[in-house]
Amino acid sequence: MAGIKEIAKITGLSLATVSRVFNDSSLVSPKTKEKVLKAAKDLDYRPNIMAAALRSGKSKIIGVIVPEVNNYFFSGIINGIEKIVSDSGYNIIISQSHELQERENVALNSFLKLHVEGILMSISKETSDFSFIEKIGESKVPIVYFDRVPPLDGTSSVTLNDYMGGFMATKHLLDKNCKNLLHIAGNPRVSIFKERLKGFKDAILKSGRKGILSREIELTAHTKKDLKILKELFKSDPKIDGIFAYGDEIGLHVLNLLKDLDIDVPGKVKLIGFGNADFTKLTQPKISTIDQECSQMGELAAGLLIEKLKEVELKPQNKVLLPKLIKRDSTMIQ
Amino acid sequence: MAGIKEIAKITGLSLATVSRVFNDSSLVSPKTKEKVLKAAKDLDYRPNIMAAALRSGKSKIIGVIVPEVNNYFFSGIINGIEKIVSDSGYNIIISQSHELQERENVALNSFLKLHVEGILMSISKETSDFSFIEKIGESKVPIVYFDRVPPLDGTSSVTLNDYMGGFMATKHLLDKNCKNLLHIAGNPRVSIFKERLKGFKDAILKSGRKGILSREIELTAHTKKDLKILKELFKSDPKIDGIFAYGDEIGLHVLNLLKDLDIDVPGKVKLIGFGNADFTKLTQPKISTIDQECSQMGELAAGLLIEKLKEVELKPQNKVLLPKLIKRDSTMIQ
DNA sequence: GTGAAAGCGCTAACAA
DNA sequence: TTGTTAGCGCTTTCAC
Repeated sequence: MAGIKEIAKITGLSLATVSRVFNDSSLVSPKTKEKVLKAAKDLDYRPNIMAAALRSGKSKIIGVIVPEVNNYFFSGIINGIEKIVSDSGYNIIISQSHELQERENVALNSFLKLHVEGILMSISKETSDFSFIEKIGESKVPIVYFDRVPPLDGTSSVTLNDYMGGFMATKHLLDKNCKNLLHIAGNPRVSIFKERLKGFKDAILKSGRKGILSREIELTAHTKKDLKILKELFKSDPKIDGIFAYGDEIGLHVLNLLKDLDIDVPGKVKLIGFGNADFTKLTQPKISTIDQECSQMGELAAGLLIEKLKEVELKPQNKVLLPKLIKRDSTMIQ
Repeated sequence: MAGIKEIAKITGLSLATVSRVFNDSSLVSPKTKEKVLKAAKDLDYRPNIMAAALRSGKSKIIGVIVPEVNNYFFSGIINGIEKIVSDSGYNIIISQSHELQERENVALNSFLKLHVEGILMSISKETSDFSFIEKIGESKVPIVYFDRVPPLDGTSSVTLNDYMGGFMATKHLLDKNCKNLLHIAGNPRVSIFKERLKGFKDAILKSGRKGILSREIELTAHTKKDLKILKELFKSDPKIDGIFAYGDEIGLHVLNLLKDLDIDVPGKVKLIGFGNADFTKLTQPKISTIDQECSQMGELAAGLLIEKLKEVELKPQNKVLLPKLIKRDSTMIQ
């Protein structure tokens, strides 16, 4: 491995010229450039990013914070980010918050210490204190939020239209002739879950149909206790014939619960989830769901950030993606 | 945000003394130390890791390469690594190979450019050219492999005893009175899959039981074509009563296939997977499997690496973990 | 126990 | 188009 110095010595050029070849090579004659590039190859030149970062003030590192990496949605986003970032010269470093505000702060701090140039982040379910945003603001590190965004103005973000997702899922159940709907809702403090619930309610209202019953139950943790409550609900109310779960995982739990109770899906009850997790294709019946195009979300978020990195004075932008209904067996007409 | 300079100015101390407080604080009087620490807090001091890295030659970064991050096993390993690394002052940066040799090389190269101090890596299924190891060897960056290791001596690694895992899974089927066993095998070029197959064969041999039939079928891709072959096999050979799948995912496919064919699991056929993926608890029936204690594997690998980072002349070490049989409904006696 | 000063490898003015 | 030089923020010898 060699540095810029060795190349300068071998080629008889100055450090500056060699450096220029690897940066703004336009100011260098093609001949010189070629000579340098050849030497670089021969000597196995590897630029010292640390030195460059120190001098230029640019670390070429983008920090990404997701709640959990082992998750179809977030790993899809990461893949999208990788796709955009990889041929831009930036490196990405991923941290998980594990849905904990404290871990989120730790990650943020180590990003600032590492002098990342930009941050991509989806806030944890637990996060209620948004003062960290001020700190980031002071540090001038641009940040783009995706999917789960803070309830504040002036931020850049890429989100899904979760309201629309909830609306579509519910409309689908209504279209399949369900008359007694249940929404299993997530923590309403998380905006996306609140939006899904709103979509659920509106879809029923706007359907204009009479005689539709609906109710919601909030189920934030998927503990045994939670599931028991749900079980009791199913037992006590056998009229329920359409369920919209706020997430695929809880949807899977519901599916299993219904099987335990010998309630046929989709014969007796139709079920739709949210997220298009990979396992929804593998259950029996396959679970209908709402797709979030996670890769695209990652690509857009990364694109937004890189734009901002180039043009400091860029105004905050908010992109909203449209969800897609995925019809599968769990809502099929029998 | 402030640097070492501001602190020196405020406290009236020299840069050197301030620096010492944050490094080998033993050489500094408690009073001075306290003064510096207070100033650091007041000024929101954030060390510039780049500068420190440049000067000391130590980047405080550990690079991690996994095939895929959206995977119960690997994300568990990452959590284990995080646990150990977090309070050691190192930062981790994760790259995915997506099971591609080329991507693996790209990641490795950018790690070397970033001057990571150490590498933790599980090689991709596709990797057959191990010359990259030489390159890493030259760069003197220590590397510890986990789970999927290169077929070479002189490397440090943490692996699972996959042979034992295959043995235990198969023995479990035999204990449940299966007499006509099928092993769905993974790509034999990947050592862990070869070992599982060996365990399968040996368990049958060593059982000493007569009249046990066994066969294997290799199914590396989980394409529709693959599954069709499997389906034909089940149809043509209705005697099969015990299946050991080399992974949980293919196990789930098998489970669904059997349901499609109206073959009862575990009534008619018993099924066991490998990996203890999270969805194995959520299927119906729940799938028996082999647990790999992924978090522990990550912890051990990270521990090994950090030891090596401290003591350059450490000999290569190879730790082998024992798998654990997880009995669930898919192999239950009816 | 503390300070002065050199320099890690590179970039970016400025000069030629 | 190329070279000279200062210095990014920190660590680390060597001196006191």
